[in-house]
Formats: sequence, structure tokens, C-alpha cells
Amino acid sequence: MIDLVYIAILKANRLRPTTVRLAVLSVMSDYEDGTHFTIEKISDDLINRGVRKSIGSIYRTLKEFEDSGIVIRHQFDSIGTVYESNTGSDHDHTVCVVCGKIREFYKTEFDSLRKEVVSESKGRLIKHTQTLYVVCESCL
Amino acid sequence: MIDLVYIAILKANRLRPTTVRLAVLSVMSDYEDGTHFTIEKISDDLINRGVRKSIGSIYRTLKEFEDSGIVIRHQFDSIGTVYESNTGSDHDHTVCVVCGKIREFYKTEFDSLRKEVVSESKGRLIKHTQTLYVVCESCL
DNA sequence: GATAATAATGCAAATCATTAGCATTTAGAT
DNA sequence: ATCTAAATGCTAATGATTTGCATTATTATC
Repeated sequence: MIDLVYIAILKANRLRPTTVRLAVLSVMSDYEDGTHFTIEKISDDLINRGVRKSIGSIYRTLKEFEDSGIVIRHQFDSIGTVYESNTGSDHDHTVCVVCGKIREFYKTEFDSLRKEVVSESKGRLIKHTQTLYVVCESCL
Repeated sequence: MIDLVYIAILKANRLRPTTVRLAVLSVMSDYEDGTHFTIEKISDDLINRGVRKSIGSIYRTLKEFEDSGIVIRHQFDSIGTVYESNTGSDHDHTVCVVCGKIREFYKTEFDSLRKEVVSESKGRLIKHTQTLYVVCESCL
């Protein structure tokens, strides 16, 4: 059974492999890499699979996943809270203000600049967020 | 009377110079440049001046100011919604995850990189946000 | 300046997203 | 199979923000 992978992921994060957590991992695994999803989408997708889980438990689950580093949570202007699987890739986002499509981008140079900023202020960088709000090619 | 400046600002944005708007502009003008403030701080400061305005009106006023470009609204992780006067200066922020202090920084190079990203994707840049979550020098 | 038309305000109730309390169920260890 | 701790569902609570509406203040008109 495919669930073995999910069970392993959960165990690695000291989370019991319960039906809610397995179900959430399962719907997440159907998303393409780099997909950004909401709590509501998870809930809908579960319902579409005939799996009814309380919205409260989904919130709890996603928070646990976030704490464990299984997912990353983002807050975008006029879009709200979205999650993505944490693939470990370092990237920032563009958000199309017309269609709402979220895309990822990466440029090493940003990192060096950020390090400069932080070292100039003698602080320590914990994390960063950068989002470019754009009108994307297809919406232009 | 000092209010003439505020009245001019409001008129320039087609907003009637009402007591709430003038009072909010007035408390804002007491803040140092680059200060980030919450709705609650505005409300408290109004109360400290003996001016009692409903929290709902303050929300409405700040939204109008945001729409007019008089203020800029930010959402920071674990801090929430804060505003700053819009001085027209282009800058990003560092937020100390220990003390919560918000500071501004600016580096031209970021802009060129962002332009690269957007032009590579053939989109148009509308705005951006970048926040570095740090432990600041004094908290280290 | 008085007055009509329009916008702003206060207040309370409504909303939205998220969290928490608690009784019940499930997973893991013995 | 049994015990203990954790997870779940449910509902109520929360916090931030918005809205409806009756009242009041501003602006435009006479």
C-alpha cells in the first residue's frame, strides 16, 4: 500500500499516522509540484474522495505539518493563506493580480544581497519572504 | 492653524476634512518617520488626546488612506497588520523575531533583479513585498 | 447664512478565518 | 486485551475587520 510512504513521513516527524493526516498527505500528493493550495481546497478534495473530515482537524493537521516543515504557509495580499509542500527548494513567488496565479522564481543574487543587508545590521537572518505582484504574460 | 496641511492632504485625495480623518492625520504626524503603527495604536493615541473615535471609523479611515496612497499597509508574520505613512520612499523591511522591531532597508540591486525576474516571465510588475525576519543586533 | 443633498460617523450586529474546550474515539505500548 | 496518551469531531469562542442603518456633519445651492 502506498500509505507506507505517508506513514514514514509522519513517523519521521513524530506524528501518529492517523486517518486525517494520511488523507491530507494523500490529496496533497495529487497536486503538481509547486502547487499552492488552501485549507478549503484540501477539504473539498477530501469530500470529493468521499472522505469527510472536520475542517477543524484539517486546520490542526496543516499547522502540525507546518511546524514539522512538511508544508510551508504563505500569506499573499488579496489571496490570503495558502500552503505548498516543502520540497526544500529556496524560492520566492510572483502573484498575478489579475488571475491570482502563483508562480515561483529563484535567483541566487537575491540571497547574497539579503545576507549583505543582514550583516550590515549585525543581525542574524532567520527567514525571508519576497513576493512580486505582477500582471502575468497571459493576463496582459 | 496646523490643520490646513491636513485639510490640503485630504482635499488632494477628494476626502472631506472630517474630525476623524483630521485626528488620525494628526496623531500620525507625531510619529517619527518610518514608524509602523497599528489601528489600535491610533485608537489609543486618540484616546490619550481626549479624542474618542469609534474603532470602526478608524478602520474605515485607514482603508481610505490606503486607497489614496496616504499610508501603506503591511502584514507581517506573527505581528499582523501595521501601517506606515507613505513617504514615497522605496524600501523593504526587516522584522526582529525576538523584539518585533521593524526596520527599513533599501538596496538598488534588488530592484534590478526584480525587474529581471518580471521581464523574463514577460509580465508587468505592479508592486512587491520583501521582509527579512531576523534576530536584530540588540537581541543577539 | 439657511437649506437641501450627500457623505461620514457611531454603534451594534455580522462576517470570516481560525482556534479552543471537551467528550468520544483511536493508536501505541504493555 | 488493556491501558494511556493522543487525535478527532463537534460546537462554541475568538479576534480582526466589515457592514447596516439611524443620526450627524459637510458641502453645494440659493
